[in-house]
Amino acid sequence: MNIYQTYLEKIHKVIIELANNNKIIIPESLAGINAEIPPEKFDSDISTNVAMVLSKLNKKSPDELAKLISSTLKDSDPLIEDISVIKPGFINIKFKPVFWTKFVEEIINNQKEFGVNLKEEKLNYLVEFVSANPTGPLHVGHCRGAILGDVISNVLSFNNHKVTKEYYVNDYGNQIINFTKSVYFRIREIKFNEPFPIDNPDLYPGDYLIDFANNIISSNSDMNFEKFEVINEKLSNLSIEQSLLLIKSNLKSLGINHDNFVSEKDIVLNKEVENVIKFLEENKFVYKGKIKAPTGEDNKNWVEREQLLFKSTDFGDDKDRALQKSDGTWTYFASDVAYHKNKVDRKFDFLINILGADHTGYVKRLSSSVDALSGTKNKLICKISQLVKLIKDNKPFKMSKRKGDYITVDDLIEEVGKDATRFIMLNRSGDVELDFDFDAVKEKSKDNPLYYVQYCYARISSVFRNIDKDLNSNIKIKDFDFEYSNEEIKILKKISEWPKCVDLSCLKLEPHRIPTYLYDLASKFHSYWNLGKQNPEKRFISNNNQIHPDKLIFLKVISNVIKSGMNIVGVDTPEKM
RNA sequence: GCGCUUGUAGCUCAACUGGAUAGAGCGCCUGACUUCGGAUCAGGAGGUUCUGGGUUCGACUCCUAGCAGGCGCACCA
Repeated sequence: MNIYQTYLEKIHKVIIELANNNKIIIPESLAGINAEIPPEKFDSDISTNVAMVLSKLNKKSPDELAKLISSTLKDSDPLIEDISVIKPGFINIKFKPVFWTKFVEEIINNQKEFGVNLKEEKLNYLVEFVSANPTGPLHVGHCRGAILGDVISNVLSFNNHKVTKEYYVNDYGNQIINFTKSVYFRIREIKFNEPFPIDNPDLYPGDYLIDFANNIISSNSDMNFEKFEVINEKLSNLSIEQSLLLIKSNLKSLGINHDNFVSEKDIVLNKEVENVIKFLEENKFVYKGKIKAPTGEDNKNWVEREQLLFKSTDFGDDKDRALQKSDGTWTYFASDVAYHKNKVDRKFDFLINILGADHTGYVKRLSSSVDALSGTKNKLICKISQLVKLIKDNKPFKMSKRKGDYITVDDLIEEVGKDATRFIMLNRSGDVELDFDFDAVKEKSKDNPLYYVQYCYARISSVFRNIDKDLNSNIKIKDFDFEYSNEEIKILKKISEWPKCVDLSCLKLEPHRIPTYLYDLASKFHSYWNLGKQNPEKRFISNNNQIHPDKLIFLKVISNVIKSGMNIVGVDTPEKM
């Protein structure tokens, strides 16, 4: 039940009718016309710009058109109390209180669907996120993208789309060789007392490798660790397995669950890279050429080589990109193209990639490749998750990857908890750097938006508890003449925005709108709740422990929306705090 | 040098794919409640939306030229 959509349709109907009667002229597309939430100061429920949009075409003032349209609209709808026309030409609609009673009735009868856009075409999305190298645990840097991807997936599936969540495992290439060697040296350290070559910059120094080594030793007692060349491949698999176990447990503690883990190694071994190159050659998307050194940089060591290049410039990239190294092996990009061919072949409507800020330069070549592979534009949407600045004791907190002393997801969750991490990481638009202040996140007060919203839910629960009712029990409307007060309608208006919030979050893939919305709703609720402190009549429960059923339903509606929203964000809504 | 991205109150950020007098929180200054449940609420001060042009009924939003920060720029994945 999206009242803005409903009224937009009514407005369309009215102007089409007026046009049929030759009262006005309307354009072919009605796209610019909207039905929106008016600013609070106007004491109005829905506003539309229709008169201003039509003004030019009709060569009439917006005012004149607005009067015509609004009087027609009002005549057709008994729930409208008043329509006013305001300055530049906005039409503001104000409903009778009974509108809101009906509104509440409608959404309580279709609880599960409220917020879901049932009219929208159901699409099939693939969301790829995290995809961190399987060389160690997830750290804070991975966290934001992980949560962003997860919540984008949640909101899309809430809005009735089909979503597959995927993790691409880069279990192939040089990094994996170095990683395997690192594990090998840790094993030798344990078994043969040889010191780990800590000064070798190619190796992974982190202590977690000691655990990996111990696990591998104890579960492979028949293995001989004397010669690396002999066990290389097996050890590589075992090490990756260790990493993935750890990564999956990290994801689990963040509340994240991928549907697929796709292995780069499998893609390579299945000859998908060769196949995709063949495909690109057949379609003339590749050629042998040279890449020029970037200008303005110190490029003394730059060597121009002829190599196989993908014509990404045909698709808007600023350079063509290398598919083959000089030694004849494929580049990382080549296998990534193969992976994306694999995605394209699985027939999704949209592919979404959540990338870290350090991959911004990678976006164009990826989307170029997907354009080429699918023959469709804008099939791949890349969302960048910007850096997180960690702050502790009012000071920035630096991690050093080289030393291996970075804050892991486990550290983070242990210190601040899953819910606070998710809520705060999401509280800002993904393309803005985020300050993650440990002290503020741990704070249990209104300074912490998570608790502020949860407290709202807990307060509602307490009302139900106090009258011995269950939040999940079925409540029926009894009094259809009941009218909500202005303060309550204020909250109901916010409730009516929920479907709009969901739609926008999906459309723009911006889930930060949800915490923002929930905070706002909670704020209005707290404000209302406090009225009861001074004025006992404004309390939900009367002196003789009674509550009007419509007020109970009112509370139920609010708690439902908070619950839905918090579910999408992936955090709990405790009934007691 | 090129590409992407960000620039909004002292600070951290919103602003519904172009709408109305640009909104919250923190901090600061007043006040309410001493709890239906301890995390709550009301009010005040605070703005040239980085700058200059343009597009139009209307611009934080779009275009353009700059300025400033961030990220990236071989065959590392």
